[in-house]
Amino acid sequence: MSLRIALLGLLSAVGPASGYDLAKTFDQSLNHVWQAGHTQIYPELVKMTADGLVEVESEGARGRKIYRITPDGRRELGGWMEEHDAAMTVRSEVALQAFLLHLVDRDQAVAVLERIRARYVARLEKLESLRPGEFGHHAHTLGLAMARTGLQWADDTLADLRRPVT
Amino acid sequence: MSLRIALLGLLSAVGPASGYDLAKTFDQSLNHVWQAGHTQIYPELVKMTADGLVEVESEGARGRKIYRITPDGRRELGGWMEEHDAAMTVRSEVALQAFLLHLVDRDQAVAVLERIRARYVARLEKLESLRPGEFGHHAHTLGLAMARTGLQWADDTLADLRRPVT
DNA sequence: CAGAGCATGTAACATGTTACATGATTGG
DNA sequence: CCAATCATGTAACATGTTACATGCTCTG
Repeated sequence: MSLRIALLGLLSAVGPASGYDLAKTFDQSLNHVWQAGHTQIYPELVKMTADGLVEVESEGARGRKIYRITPDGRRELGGWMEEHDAAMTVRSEVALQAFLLHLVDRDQAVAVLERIRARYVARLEKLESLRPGEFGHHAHTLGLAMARTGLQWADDTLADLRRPVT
Repeated sequence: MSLRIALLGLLSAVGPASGYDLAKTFDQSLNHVWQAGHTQIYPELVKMTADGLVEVESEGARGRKIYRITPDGRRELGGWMEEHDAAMTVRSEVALQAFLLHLVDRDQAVAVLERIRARYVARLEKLESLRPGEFGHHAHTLGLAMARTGLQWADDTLADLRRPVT
């Protein structure tokens, strides 16, 4: 479901686009929120066409197909925003490593945390380099806040681990 | 992979346990980090037994099977902690709704945010009511920090939306 | 003895990932 | 003409969810 919604959102925000375009835009704008590769996107667009949520506006060079959101698609998107209680499920490998941290010795724990820290720094840099327009602004703010929190947590936990005696 | 690791981690931390126990412990301790129901856990334990990572220690009443982590299992767990670069992939419906927020009108956006806010409050309450021992302490801290950040973000964004003219 | 909780599982389906495959067009 | 990028797809596999199915045991 969420993949559909994400695609409908993109089509609604940036106008008609091909699967290829969507895959790229996905990667550049939505990627800290949801991810999907072209192998997932192409078949989904076909299904969405069958369900009347999008339609092929035109076919260009190299078999390029431009999809456009339909009124039904907009309704689907609006309904989802209005009714869907967003799942709070988290599946975070970082958090899983955090969970298991006390099972390894201190040096190893420090090494694990330093790697996690580095990824938060990288994520933060990537997010800070993005200039989302109005579109995606709120998700960008959330992503930044989350990345900063993760970095802060890594630093605090590292400091805690390094404190000689507990 | 991560499901395996989570199960190995639990077995390593709390000692031998049945699939049923693991499913419950999973739900109570790991649930803000990773989730899995019994329908996923039972078959996985069978596969892990075949791979020599766990073994059936004893069979009790009602077909209850107690699994124990093997030396190979410990090695697997340690290796994963040492070598695995935790994926930073996020698939968050909350963030997706945040992303799409500007596509709906202001009243609807406020309603969406209020629902999100309520879920963060609930999550926070649940986390605050947990008293993780040493085990899971770091993940608990991270979960709390993330939930607080989410709540703060929801409040800030609500305040922003309610500000009359932008 | 009824209902709650213990305890295990299967099957169908939905979603997501990796690897493979094909061919067109454009810029250097 | 060669390499990069455009552009679309399939197939196999891994993972995760929902619904269904079965039977035991303890407490009131």
